[in-house]
Amino acid sequence: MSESPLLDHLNTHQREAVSAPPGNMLVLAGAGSGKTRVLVHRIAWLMDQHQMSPYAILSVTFTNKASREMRTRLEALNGASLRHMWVGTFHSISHRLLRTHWQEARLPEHFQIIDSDDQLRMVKRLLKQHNVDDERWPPKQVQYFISGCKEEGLRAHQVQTHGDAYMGKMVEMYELYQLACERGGLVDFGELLLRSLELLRDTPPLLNHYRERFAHILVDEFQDTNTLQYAWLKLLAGNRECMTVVGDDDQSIYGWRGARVENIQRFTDEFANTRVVRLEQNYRSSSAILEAANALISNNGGRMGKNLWTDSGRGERIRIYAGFNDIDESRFIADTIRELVNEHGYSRDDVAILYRSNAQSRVLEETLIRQGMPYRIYGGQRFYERLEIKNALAYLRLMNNREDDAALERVINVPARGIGMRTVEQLRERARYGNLTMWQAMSDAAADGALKGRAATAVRAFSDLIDGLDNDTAGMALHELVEHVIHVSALREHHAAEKGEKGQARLENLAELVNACRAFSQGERMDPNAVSEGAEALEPFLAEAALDAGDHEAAEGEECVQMMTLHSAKGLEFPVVFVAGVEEGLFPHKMSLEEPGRLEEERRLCYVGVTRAMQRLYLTYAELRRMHGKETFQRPSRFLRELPEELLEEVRLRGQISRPVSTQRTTPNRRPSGPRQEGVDASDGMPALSLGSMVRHPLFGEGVVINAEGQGERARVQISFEGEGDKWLVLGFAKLEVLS
DNA sequence: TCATAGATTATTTTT
DNA sequence: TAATCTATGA
Repeated sequence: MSESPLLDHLNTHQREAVSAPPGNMLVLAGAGSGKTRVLVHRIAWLMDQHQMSPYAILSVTFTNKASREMRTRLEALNGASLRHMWVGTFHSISHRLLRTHWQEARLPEHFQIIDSDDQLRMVKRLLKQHNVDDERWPPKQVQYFISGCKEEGLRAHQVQTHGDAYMGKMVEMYELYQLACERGGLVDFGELLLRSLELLRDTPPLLNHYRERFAHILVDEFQDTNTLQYAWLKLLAGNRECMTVVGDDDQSIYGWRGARVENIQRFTDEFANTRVVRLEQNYRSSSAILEAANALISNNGGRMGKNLWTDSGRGERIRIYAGFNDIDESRFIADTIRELVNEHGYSRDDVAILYRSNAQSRVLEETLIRQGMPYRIYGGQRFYERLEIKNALAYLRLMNNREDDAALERVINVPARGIGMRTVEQLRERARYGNLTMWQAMSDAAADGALKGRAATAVRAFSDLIDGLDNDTAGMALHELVEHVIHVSALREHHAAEKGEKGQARLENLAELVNACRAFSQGERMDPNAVSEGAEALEPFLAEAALDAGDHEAAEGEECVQMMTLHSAKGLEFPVVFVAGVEEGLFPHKMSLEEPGRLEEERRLCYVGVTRAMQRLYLTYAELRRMHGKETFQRPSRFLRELPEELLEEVRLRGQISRPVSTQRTTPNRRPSGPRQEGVDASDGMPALSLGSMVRHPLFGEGVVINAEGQGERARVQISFEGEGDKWLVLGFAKLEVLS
């Protein structure tokens, strides 16, 4: 094989991975080791050196973002047309198979994808309908059970109940749920995969076709595959040696969602002649950061083994800051960011604040707002999951497929049109008896006059509305169609009538939906192959809305500090990273402390966090944190102790700040409020405190005020407690009783 | 049918 | 604390 420019600028191991013969290969790619680069170059190599056509390549990722990036980078590298290459998520590829072979898959032609929210609603309805005790079988649990089974590749009849009543009911619900889905032509996320697996498994000609077609299959983030995805890949591969999988067992953080890290090990066992290539050279972080990451992760057992190294310099030490409470922690972060921006030439969007749980973002946000520091939060509610958007989509879904019960239930009385619980219940009853969909039940009821008076009129009006929308929009462009639906269904009015800023935001989102449709018609879509026009575009659009939550909310406006959970930070990198709340019980989270496996996953999460940082890393924690309304003492996380001390530097801000502040200014003698009573909220007014005052704290006991700084609610006092030592407390927070 | 008060509960999240 | 769900009443 001749030398190729494709191998330029790659290191030895990357080169090995890219240019290996097209057999089975596992690339263990450490954080920041150029994983995507290798994947993209590998594909180009296969096309270039092994004459594989784009048509013969299947590239699977987990997120739409990853697959979009893959396609973009491939196009940049290759230039050739990739129109016929299948690059997509497990779900989008399964979806494509099912759409193409809907008959063999025994699906209705216009089946619709439901998301987990729709799924939960369906489960809730079923539980109610069948009088299941939702204390014993909480809807969430049932949903989790169903998804879990599907992820394991199990149909209801395959689940072992062992005669257990609890399990028995679960399986029964699974069966009923599945039936309801079949009736309405609904397919949930798990079903997409399971159904496409069954389709291939049970239709040998199809399987052979795709096996012949896909000469090579590439999988990204292999450590995140679940049992079903693994089986799916294995089926498609057959006995051939045609897989390149890339992953990092140390970055497996989705075990709680069914991902099986073991699949990495299993791959080397079950796929013949697997070549293992390790990418250990890191191009992202300073060596201090890497060493810390390595030390941390070495506390986990059963690893595939990998040690990241870099030839970049030692860099800054990792800074640890112990805030006396969560507010102080956030203030340290904000102050430090300001300093980094003003004095060290960083831009705000070089900086990320990562945290374990979303609840932590609030305090951070408040502080950033107060300090006038722009920020942007990643994650949270996605575009296509917003209430108003889901409502609009439900109308569209119903137009596309009247049997879509999930959609019908959602909008039958939104906006309110006089079809109340009572009427809906009646229709459900009827649907259940006749094994009908709600729509069928509705027309039957209308036909035989089962509904009386107002209810009958309202139901008729609803079904006319949907039929009318369908008729009126024939031939319209997608965005006109959606515009029409939003208008005629009165959704716009409905949301406009909502009070507060909310209504305004919802209207904007609806307008944005119309824009999204316009963009979609013009070819901006995940799957550039399937081009369709006018109302023909509706179904593909609905599919995309269901499969891509649409988190294109980045990259406009001013420079922002980025805030996100550790989970959503995976795959990203930032020159400066703060990890906040590095405390026992929070990180590692207390829910994960029981099982050792979960603790190790927390550690991997920490590893992911640490390895996001390129130049500077700050780990912060608070000694006292307000959680669920009450203050809790926190211990620094065990993960901090697992970092080599020589790489750390503890930041001591307290002394520096308190000294130059005049105690005179904040001595609260001059404040209007009188002596503080026990139980009075500190925000009502300042307690009358001065240096030397005796106070009592509910947890620390009695102490003497020895220092003070700041003003108003944010004023802090340093108190020397008997036995507890000196503490800084925020007057707005601490429940202090003034004794003298 | 809607509104409001009390109860409940509080990881992580793609698709 | 705060958000969300449930139950109850007008």
